[in-house]
Amino acid sequence: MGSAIADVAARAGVSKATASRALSGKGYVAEKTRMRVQQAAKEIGYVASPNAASLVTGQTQNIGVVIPFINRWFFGEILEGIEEALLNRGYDTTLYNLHPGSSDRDRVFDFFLARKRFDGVIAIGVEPTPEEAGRLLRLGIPMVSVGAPVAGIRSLTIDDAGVARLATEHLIGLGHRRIAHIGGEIGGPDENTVHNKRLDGYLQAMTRAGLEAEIRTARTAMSVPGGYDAGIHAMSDAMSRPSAVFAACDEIAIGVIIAARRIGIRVPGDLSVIGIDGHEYAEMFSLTTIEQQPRAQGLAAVTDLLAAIAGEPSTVEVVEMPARLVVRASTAHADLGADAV
Amino acid sequence: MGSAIADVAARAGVSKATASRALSGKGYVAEKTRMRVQQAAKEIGYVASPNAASLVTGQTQNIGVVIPFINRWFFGEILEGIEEALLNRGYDTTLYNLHPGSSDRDRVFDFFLARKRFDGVIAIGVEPTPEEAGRLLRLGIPMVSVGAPVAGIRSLTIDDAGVARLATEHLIGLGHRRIAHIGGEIGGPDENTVHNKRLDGYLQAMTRAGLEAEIRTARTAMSVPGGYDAGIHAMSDAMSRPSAVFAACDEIAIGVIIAARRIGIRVPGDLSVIGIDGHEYAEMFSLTTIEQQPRAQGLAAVTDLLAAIAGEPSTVEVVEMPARLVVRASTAHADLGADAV
DNA sequence: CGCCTGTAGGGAACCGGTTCCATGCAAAAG
DNA sequence: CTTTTGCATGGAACCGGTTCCCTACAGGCG
Repeated sequence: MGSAIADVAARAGVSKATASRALSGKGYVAEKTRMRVQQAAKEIGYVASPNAASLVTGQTQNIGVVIPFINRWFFGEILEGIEEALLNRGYDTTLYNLHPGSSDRDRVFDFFLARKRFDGVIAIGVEPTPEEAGRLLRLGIPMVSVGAPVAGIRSLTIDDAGVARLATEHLIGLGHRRIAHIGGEIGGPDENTVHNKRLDGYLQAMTRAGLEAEIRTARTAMSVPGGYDAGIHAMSDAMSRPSAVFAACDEIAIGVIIAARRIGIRVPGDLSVIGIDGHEYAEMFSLTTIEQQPRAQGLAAVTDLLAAIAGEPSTVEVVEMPARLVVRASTAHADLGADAV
Repeated sequence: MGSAIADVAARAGVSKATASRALSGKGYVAEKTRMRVQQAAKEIGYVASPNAASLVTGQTQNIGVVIPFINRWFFGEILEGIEEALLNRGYDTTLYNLHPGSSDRDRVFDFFLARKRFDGVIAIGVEPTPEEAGRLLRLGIPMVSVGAPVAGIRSLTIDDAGVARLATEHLIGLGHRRIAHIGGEIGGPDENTVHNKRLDGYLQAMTRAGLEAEIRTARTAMSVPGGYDAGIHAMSDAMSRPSAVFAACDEIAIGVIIAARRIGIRVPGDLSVIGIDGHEYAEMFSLTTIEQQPRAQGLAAVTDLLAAIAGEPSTVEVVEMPARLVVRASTAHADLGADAV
């Protein structure tokens, strides 16, 4: 417990300075001396205090991660990717679960993040405000954001509007004309969220094709039960039923499929469904989706952040991550007979 | 950025000692002086260094959390519960995602946890060995385990064997005689895992009722796709098809239900399914299950750990958390005609 | 009026490492 | 044989707070 490096030094018969050099591997130390010090350290069960080291080096080997949800597939996957990458590089991952609209937001940014505990910060799906970002950057703490691009800080993103357009166009290309969009709850129409961008992409595609938009909201947010409820609701009236659904994320899409099966509506016979994400259940539900790689995004965020910490100037501010259409059996050509108005 | 407490003190015209007392609120400081110091701190944007404080107080306000999965409902839920409880109490949550059988295990316990960075450690579903636990306890780092009880450290658990027995008996009570158990992959038969305990409970119930056990393993582990695959497999042969399934967790149960629907087997008409956990999707799938409260378990783990950190001696080593049977529509009386051998 | 007590505040040691600088010494270079 | 160079090590300052101990003063009490 109370074993400090001075104890190790005393036991090995050297000075603190030499003991430190021997254990850290920096500077000149004779091979014999190094062995002796390491032996002494092992004997008394010496464990270094990272706090003491941080104090003088200014490096904490600790990264703060801010994330709105842990228990949603996409976010959980990113988080696993980040943690794994950081652990491999000898960094700790300190977690802040900041629900959207949480009153803790100020507290987390002011009190928890703006201390000298972190070498850097990764914000996922949080879209920091300029003030929040500025506060950290002024303290010399680099930050990387994953999600909608934020001005002034390095952002990893997918082209959400483009991807939503692509998904909608896939349905249009299959001959669908009544295409509903089911998304999660929206804060405000002007907010810079992934959510609004996907809605925009849908609207663009519909407008271009001269089709009328039909927007539904899953009140219970971007989850499978949320999609289920919205799906039941959207399909309850046989007259006004769409022939296809573009879901803002795969959880909603899966919820819609489950709802459809429950009601006895065949997918894709009566209803085509497409989502976004590439959820782990997508294959099981034969879900057509736009697949992105959250794990890889987490890894990329770590790589970029550590580069920034190392002082490498970043060239591009917004990095676009890959996403691709994966066609499975939840989408099919519109049955023109059933689709007639 | 380099604003230390000495700068604050200078600006307020007091000593470091007084500045420290004014900011921390400990010791005697005149009200006027306190205001002046706080004002000075605000003006130069002073942020305290927790590392420096930790160095002298020995407290880090940081808890290490070891968890095998992030992206499984039960674990994600516990983690959210822990993070929330810790944040409310001013603690940081540092995360280690230690996959079962990972080669990082030693590295995490030796290098990452056994430093002076943590006031305490929570291990979830990891079942630390006596050596791993001893190493930390010897360093004076309290530990709480959630999952199968571990000798020597405070453990939060549910009666896994009892709960499995209860679930199996529920099916037996409905008249089922061919009851299959679908669980995840097992490391070794003697390992002290939640998994093995649930298997034991099933076997006890079956033996007592004089029924023959039928054990299936979801090779792809305790996940919905794993349950789906195992379900497809278990139901493919109409002759050998069980009339009920006891799944080791709700993810598997849900996978089995999805598989059944796919094949055209009615639940609960042709097949009764029961799980364990109380998954967020359980209601959507009308799943009968034994519900536990992972969020509350996370909170309890935090409460207990902080009590141990505060030096309160713990009376009970193993704490049993509540779990209760919730009957929904995935289980029904056995159709005796179809069940006849 | 002297003494005790409670409140304010300063000086300095200390937590446990890292690192700058100086010193010593042996081998290589001149 | 002297001078330079390179390796090895020790002493001490330092990172940024907290806390112990000591002094000082004002008011209450005997």
